[in-house]
Amino acid sequence: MGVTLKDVAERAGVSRSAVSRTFTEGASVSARTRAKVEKAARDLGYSPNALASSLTTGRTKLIGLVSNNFHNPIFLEVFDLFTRGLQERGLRPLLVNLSNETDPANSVRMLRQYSVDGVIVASSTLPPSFAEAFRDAGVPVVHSFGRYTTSPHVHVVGIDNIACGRMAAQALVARGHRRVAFLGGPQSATSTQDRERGFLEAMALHPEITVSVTHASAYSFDAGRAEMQRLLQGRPAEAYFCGDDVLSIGALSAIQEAGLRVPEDIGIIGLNDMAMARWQNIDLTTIRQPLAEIIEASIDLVVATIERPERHPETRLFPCRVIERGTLRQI
Amino acid sequence: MGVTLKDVAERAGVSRSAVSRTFTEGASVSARTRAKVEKAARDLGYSPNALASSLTTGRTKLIGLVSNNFHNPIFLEVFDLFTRGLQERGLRPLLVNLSNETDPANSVRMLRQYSVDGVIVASSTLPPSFAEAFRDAGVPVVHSFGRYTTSPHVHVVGIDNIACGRMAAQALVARGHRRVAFLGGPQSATSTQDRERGFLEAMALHPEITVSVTHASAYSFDAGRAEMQRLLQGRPAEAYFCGDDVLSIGALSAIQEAGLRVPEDIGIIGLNDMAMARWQNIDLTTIRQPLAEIIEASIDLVVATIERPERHPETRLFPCRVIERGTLRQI
DNA sequence: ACCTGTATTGCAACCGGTTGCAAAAAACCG
DNA sequence: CGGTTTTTTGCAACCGGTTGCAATACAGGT
Repeated sequence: MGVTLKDVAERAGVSRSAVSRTFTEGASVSARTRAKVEKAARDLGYSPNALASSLTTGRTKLIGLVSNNFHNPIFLEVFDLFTRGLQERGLRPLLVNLSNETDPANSVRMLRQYSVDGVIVASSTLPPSFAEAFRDAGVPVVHSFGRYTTSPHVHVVGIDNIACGRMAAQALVARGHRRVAFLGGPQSATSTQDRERGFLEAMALHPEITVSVTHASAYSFDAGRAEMQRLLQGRPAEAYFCGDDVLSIGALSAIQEAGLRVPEDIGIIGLNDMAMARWQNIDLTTIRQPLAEIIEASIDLVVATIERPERHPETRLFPCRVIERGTLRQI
Repeated sequence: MGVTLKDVAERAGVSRSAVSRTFTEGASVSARTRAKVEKAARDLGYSPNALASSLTTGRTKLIGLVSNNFHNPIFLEVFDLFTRGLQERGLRPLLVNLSNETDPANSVRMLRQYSVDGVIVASSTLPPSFAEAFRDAGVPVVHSFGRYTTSPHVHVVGIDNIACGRMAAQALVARGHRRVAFLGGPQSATSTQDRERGFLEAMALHPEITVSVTHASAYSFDAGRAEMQRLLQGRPAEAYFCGDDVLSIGALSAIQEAGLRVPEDIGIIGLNDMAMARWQNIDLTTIRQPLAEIIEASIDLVVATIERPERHPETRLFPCRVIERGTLRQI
């Protein structure tokens, strides 16, 4: 089945080293030898075994792409951008699905067995310790959509969730709402913790406004809908900042089912700006997270860390902005 | 950084073979040696290099997962199921994003360089020739969501799109509609070609019913919405079978925006039953594609082919069924 | 204790490449 | 043209494992 270096060398009448060299960037080969080798390789349909060469070069060009968010529609966009971005740089994503797993040990072991050059942890719900386990194992790692800390142990790329919370608060304040609320994702998610904190911080400047906070059990449609249904049993707020878009859409659904109007009776602002938020029959006002930039930066950072592993941990946060659509009344 | 076999052997005071054997299933090692080796390995934090061993065993446990559907929400579910299913069997998905690429040559070369044990092409829009390119290169391959042919050159797992077309037709007929239509995806997609064929075939038995056919430019919300807007300029049909769910939701949006009621003025039936179809504010009547079974079977089949490469190409089709929701009037 | 059959072990070659080094070839130069 | 410098080449060792084979250890039977 497999055509090897040796086969090509024999056919071209040169040494194995010569063949190896024609296929390695910047090695010393004469034009004549190269031509002979290339012809032989073409005839035989040879292409070098990346895994075998990784053994000596120490580089596999494999990047572990680890996530536990296989249910949030935004992650389809995330995977699309990551896979394309990695491919453009000649890197290959080895996908790891971490649903209902929180112990990093298995993933670390597995990805080390495959000698990945680096790892990208793409998750807004995993704790920082997860990515740190990779760093501790000596694997270059970037936590995308992770939490910013002042003394990071690991590269983080994402958004300033606290600032987003503030931004949402300001959007509601600017519209003159007097009773507002945060409908968060699971309390264990760092993203929800930070968004809540920013929201409350900004609201603290407006003591005349009533603020309340509740949490859905997951970043999911069903959880958002269930939580909003619960809220509608009592006296709901005038406007809600929801933990993310999919939660927002669940809440939206509950509100419409209850026969209330959006944004007249209840306003909603989400966070992410996933594809469905743009759908005209959803038309969700939301805070856009600049996915493409975050992912671009994550890849840059993991590549840079592979090249200089001693590199100091760094945090890169990207600014978000409100996308005005139909679920929050206009100013 | 890396602890190797040799390090463990030295520490345990045994040969390298002994270490290798304790880590290979079914090899001959005495309990005493095994204990010594395991202790040494634990002390050193050793875990075997999967790539190095693949060199001699010829197995990498890497499976290429190739797709060009990174925009259809159903594929998030698909990736979730594939990655989990593969992981459960100790296989690792190497993800390849084929957006706007139609030439298999690059993917074939790349996946061969990484010596993947097998490939799963997960796409309802790629031509059969794509998967065949892998088979021609001697790589075990399964085409998931592919087209059934009577003399397959490659394993295919999916649904009978022609039967689905008929099923949709019957659903519309049963509801007494007299003017129906198929709003397909891109004409180049084999799935659309087959659904259309089945739909028309079944409708041919009802000459009293008027049938028309149009195509959206992609399986996407925007394309579905645009096409329905165009249709609404003229005299629309009473009910539409849409090429897939995301197209249906686009069409739904256009209908609602035009101030028409669903299902009273226009009925819609989709295909896939993706997560959003269940969302109560969408509530799409659709034909469910049994994703989990399809993916399970795809993995089984690729594994079986890896074990017996000479295995005859096989087609496995799974039955679909109508999921009644709110976009088609009840019988 | 001795013989035989089975289990365990280490040696050495191999998987498909890469690379330091020294020899050979080519290019340069007066 | 001979001497020197620079390029190109092949040899052989190595990357981190696996495996056939022969040697050794052990167990069972009498």
